[in-house]
Amino acid sequence: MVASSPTYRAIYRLVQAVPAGQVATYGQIGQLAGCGARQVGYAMAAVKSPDIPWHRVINSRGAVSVRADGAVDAGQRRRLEDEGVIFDLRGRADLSVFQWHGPDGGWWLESGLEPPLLPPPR
DNA sequence: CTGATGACGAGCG
DNA sequence: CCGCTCGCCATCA
Repeated sequence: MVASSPTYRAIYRLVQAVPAGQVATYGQIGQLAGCGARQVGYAMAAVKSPDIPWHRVINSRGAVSVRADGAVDAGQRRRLEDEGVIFDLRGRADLSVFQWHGPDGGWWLESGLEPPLLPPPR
């Protein structure tokens, strides 16, 4: 596995910044990391370190994604529910409530990474 | 170098 | 709301 490329390191760094009880979408992480959403999912599949809370990364519909083989990680949803994330009967969480707002201003400085030229919040 | 693939997203009906 | 199509970028053979 690669998972050591600068892009992947940035993705992992961002995922580690997601607090418990909140979730981030692939597109969101991808935008922050400066790459496509697919790379995020691919990076998650390559996660080796248990320090990466990959289970907090879900798709834009607020549902846990399925792998190529069609299997769903039951542990992912279970872990999120344990952190306070609520899933409806369709297996989807309310992103307007649980979606991560993103790293704060000082985070980028600490991470040693480069901000993705996002529109500055205010 | 080229081609294929992958835990996705937005747009459209 | 659901389902389909196309585009996206990085990595691998």
